[in-house]
Amino acid sequence: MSSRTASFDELDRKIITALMANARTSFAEIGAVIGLSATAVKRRVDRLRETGVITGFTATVEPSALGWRTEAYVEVYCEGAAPPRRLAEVVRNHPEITAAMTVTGGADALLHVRARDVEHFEEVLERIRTVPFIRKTISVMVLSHLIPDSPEAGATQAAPE
Amino acid sequence: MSSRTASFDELDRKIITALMANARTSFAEIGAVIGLSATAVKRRVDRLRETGVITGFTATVEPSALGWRTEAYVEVYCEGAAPPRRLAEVVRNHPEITAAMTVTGGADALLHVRARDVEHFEEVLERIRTVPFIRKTISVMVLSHLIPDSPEAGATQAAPE
DNA sequence: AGTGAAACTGAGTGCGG
DNA sequence: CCGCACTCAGTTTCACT
Repeated sequence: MSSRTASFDELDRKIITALMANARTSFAEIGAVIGLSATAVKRRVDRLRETGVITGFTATVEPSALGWRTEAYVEVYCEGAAPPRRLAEVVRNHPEITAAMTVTGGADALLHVRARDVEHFEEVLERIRTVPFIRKTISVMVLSHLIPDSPEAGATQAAPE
Repeated sequence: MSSRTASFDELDRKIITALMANARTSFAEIGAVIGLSATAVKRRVDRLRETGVITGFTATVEPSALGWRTEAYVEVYCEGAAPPRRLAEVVRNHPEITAAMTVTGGADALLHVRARDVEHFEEVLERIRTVPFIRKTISVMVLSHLIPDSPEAGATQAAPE
């Protein structure tokens, strides 16, 4: 669970790349590619999960197919000192907020919001604006994606450079 | 592959929710929860993949554990009419750009960038700025995440509302 | 579309190098 | 840390309802 030393070699990196491409690749198949037995691959994957490098396995879904057709980023401006903990509370109460972070620049926080349509998005925005310490919001609607959309939490490749 | 009719019922939605929570949940286990046999669940999953609702299965990875410790959003301003196709080309040539989209507001595009550190990020930024038709960029650095980080491409729950 | 059984493939574990 | 061999669980296909 805890990511302590977290030292991993070239082999681990290749395993991660394989699992990011397809989380259902069998250990034997990965092993065949990188030159290791299925057992060895399994043990390394277990270790990567224990050390917190791999946090889970999820299905990637086309949001529009599920009825989420509107996407936007919302810059949030707070009154005085913005307490990240209270913001986190607010954010958790709105399922349409799929990501939230504190940022540099004029705004205190940046939210990623998914909604059914523009009407639904407006409703979410109104809900956010009722929060006492939120002073102002600026919305940027997403028009189209220029790349197929890689996972927010993971990098395109297993290692920088 | 093609997402045509893509009509799915309550059962499909529950299957999607289960697989988003854990892509390795067995068909039998999902079936036990929603009241279906493993065979029936498998066929529905196969159909959901064919119709493009489920686009894949991936391992979620802690970017910082892989050496990606710097994250930012970059607003891109272009000269005259910004051609999305040419922007898409540019974006594909930089592995540090993990998401790119056209947006409303002053900027023409918004990029999500991951880099090793601030030095690396600066280098990426300089590379982006050499593109002829890119006039200006505004960077917003991510300081901390307020929620564990849900996948960019998928919604928190399987259906709006 | 759903079920249940058969055949097969991959996961998980103990032991030895 | 790795590989081998074994067991068992999960996947996949098929015949049938």
